Order: sequence, then structure tokens, then C-alpha cells
Amino acid sequence: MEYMNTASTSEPRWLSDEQQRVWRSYIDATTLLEDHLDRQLQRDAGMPHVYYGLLVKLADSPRRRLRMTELAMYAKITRSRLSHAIARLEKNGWVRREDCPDDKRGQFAVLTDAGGEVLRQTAPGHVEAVQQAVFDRLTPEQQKALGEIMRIVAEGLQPSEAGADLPWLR
Amino acid sequence: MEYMNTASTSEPRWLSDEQQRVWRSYIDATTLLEDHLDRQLQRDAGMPHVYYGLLVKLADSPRRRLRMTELAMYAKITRSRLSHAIARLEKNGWVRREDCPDDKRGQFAVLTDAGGEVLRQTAPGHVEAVQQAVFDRLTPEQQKALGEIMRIVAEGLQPSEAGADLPWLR
DNA sequence: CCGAAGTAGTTAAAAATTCAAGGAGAGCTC
DNA sequence: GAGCTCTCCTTGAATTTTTAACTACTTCGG
Repeated sequence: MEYMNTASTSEPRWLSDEQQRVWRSYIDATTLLEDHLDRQLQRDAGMPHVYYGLLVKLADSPRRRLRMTELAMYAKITRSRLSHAIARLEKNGWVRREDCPDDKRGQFAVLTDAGGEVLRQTAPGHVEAVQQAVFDRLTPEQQKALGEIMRIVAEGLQPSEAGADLPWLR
Repeated sequence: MEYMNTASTSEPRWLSDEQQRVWRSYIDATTLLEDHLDRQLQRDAGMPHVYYGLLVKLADSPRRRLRMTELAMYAKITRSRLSHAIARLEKNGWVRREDCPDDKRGQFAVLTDAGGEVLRQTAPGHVEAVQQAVFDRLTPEQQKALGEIMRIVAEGLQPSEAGADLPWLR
């Protein structure tokens, strides 16, 4: 009878009333926040939040560049999605592609000066939005708890052993 | 010199190192989780997470129906987005529209029997996914903290209090 | 060196979302 | 009741994301 315990045959583990309220709050907050930041950045920087995050990550990287796959992993998005995103950012002149000398399949996404300039001009507004929407409203204890909780959830969903096949990271 | 304190002229309130780590974890967790649930539901129920949430809300409503605007507000999405979503769900036969007798502009979104059936069959798998990704990994205290934190953030972004996030305009 | 298998990245098409605009009815004022 | 404004919802186009191939290159095992 070991199969009685599989998800498909056993009694569903419904959420408690309290858990349902937590989950609803989570959905509401994440939906509203992502929407809020998307609009803020679309208005002030001309790009959605995810794209902005790509530029930030490039800016923080050595020589302002990253391999496509590596950038996709940092941003937690698919390579396909990244390809489209970089194509769009390239059209804006904020990123350029560069061939990887070591691996002829490889591409670097490189932050351009124009891209750096956009970041410089819009970063303050974006941080301010994040501060007002999140950190200003939470106690230091809550901030700490949030970090811990999100770290745990993210770890549990991390694509398994990704990076094991990325030699240049080791 | 009161304008010295506007966001555009004063020194940006950068995030502390610890806050940056919290924020990064938040982005990672929410991105991975939404992606995870989208795939789970796309595979098992043939629709993205947001659409699933619409059916759930309808199922919980009196007479399994809700005015479009009301549903949009519950789901925290725009009416435009909801229009498209309901159109798609209607094509699947899971929702139908009904005219509102009181207000000729109004429309009800009504959950069909087929829609209820999809929900019945896929709800267990979805709850299980949420349990495994979130609640199984958190202590009761963390679950409580998460609820409180998300409630605070969501409240601060509620459109009803629009302008609350623009203190420099007051 | 050869071939099989795996990896890096792109692409086209389909689906979803945003954005701006608009039609139609409700409600308010004079 | 005419005009004005506001609300409800939809629509079409543009943008973004997903999905499923697909090309080109690398690596591994012999």
C-alpha cells in the first residue's frame, strides 16, 4: 500500500485558514509590488523591472559583462527569455553582444556606456520606490525575517545542481 | 529650500548591504515561485497561475459569479488584463459571461460546471505544490511573520490608497 | 580522429500582458 | 432633459514571455 501516500491518491493537504490568509497576502503583495515597480521603471527608465535587473547585474560584474547563461541564472529566467530581453536592450543601445573567445558558441552581454548612464540616472528613483514600498514599512526584525524566509523558499526551488556544468564559475 | 528634500534632488537612500541581500532573495524567491507554479498549473490544469486564481475566486463567490471589476480588484490585475483572461477562459468553457440586470454596462463572470470540475481535479496538486514550495519549509513563526509582512506591503500598495506612495506630492 | 551526446544561444510562433483608446450606460447638475 | 463627467468593460496594437524546435560548437569515449 505504499502508493497510498503519493500525491495523486492520498488526501490533499489543504491549507489551514491561517495559511490561506498568508498565501493570499503573499499573492497580493507580490502582484502589487511587481506591478508597481514595473510601472515606475517603465515610466522613468523605459524598461520593465526584469530588464532593469539585467543591467544592474551587468554593472556589478567584472568588465561589465556576463555570459548569457550565467546572466540568465542570476536573473532566474530562461535563456530564451534572456535572448529576447538582450535583443531589446541592444536595440536601445544599453547592451551590446560580444563573442566569447574561449567558446565559439558563447556570447557576452556587455553593458554599454549609455546603459551605465541610464542606470546612473534611474537608480535613485528605483531604490526610493523599493524603500517606500518595502523597507520603510518593516521593522529591522521583519526585514531580517523576510530575508531568511525568501532565502529558504528560493533555495528550495533552485534548479538542481545548476552551475555544476558551468566550469568558469568554479 | 523645501524642494531639497524631493527624491530628485536629495541624496538617494541606498539599500544597506543586508537590505540588498534581502531584496535579492525576495526577487529570486518570487521569480522562481511564480515560474514554478505557472509551470505546474500549465501542465496539470492548462492555464497559468493567475487564471487559476480567477477560477478559485469565482468558486468561492455566491452563485459562483462576480462582476468583472470586482474580480479584477480581488486578483489585483487591471480590467483590461481580466477581459483578455476571461475571454480565454470562456473559450475553454470554464467561465461564461452574463449580463448584469441592474447595470447594463455590467458583466458577470460565472464559473461553469466544466470550470468547477477542472478546479476539483487540479486543486489537490496545486495545494501540494504550494505546501512543498513554501509552508513545508517554514516554521509556524515564519509563516506568521510572512503573513504579517506581506499584509503590510500589500496594504501600502493598495490602489485605494493611491497617492500614499507619493509623499512628496502632499 | 570519429561519432554520439551534451551545451550555448537563437528563433518563430503562440500565448499573455500592457497601453492607449473608445463605446455605452449611469449619474449628476443646471 | 441636455450636457458633462464618470464608471464598466472591451478592443487592437505593441510588447513581453513561453514553448518547442533548431544551429553551431564542445566534449567525451573510443
